[in-house]
Amino acid sequence: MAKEFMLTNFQEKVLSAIKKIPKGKVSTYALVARGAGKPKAFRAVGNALHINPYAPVFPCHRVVKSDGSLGGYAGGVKKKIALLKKEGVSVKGNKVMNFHEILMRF
DNA sequence: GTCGTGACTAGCC
DNA sequence: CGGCTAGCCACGA
Repeated sequence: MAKEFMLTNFQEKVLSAIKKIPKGKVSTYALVARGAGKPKAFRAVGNALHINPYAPVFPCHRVVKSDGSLGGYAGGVKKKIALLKKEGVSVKGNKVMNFHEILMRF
């Protein structure tokens, strides 16, 4: 059921990994890719979330770049920052401050 | 089956 | 610290 969302196996894995990220914490594309079984597919991970219109369904705003940058967001990076701050994440400009402190490793 | 694109990463200057 | 290049994967046309 719910065939409205034709996601591939890879997407499913990526989304599933992101959903495991607790509130107030963040993860990186590389980590998610690793959890998906393709540690070098961080590129595809970004694609997966980008094409994925389920922004509020998946905490994609908790996924940032490896260097602590927010990266991007299907609804607008601005929104991503607002959401992170709301969850208790310190964000400055387009980067996470205590990135390593709230970074969640799988 | 082939080409181009993208919410990336790591290395180098 | 900042900017550029090359390499990587999956998806759509």
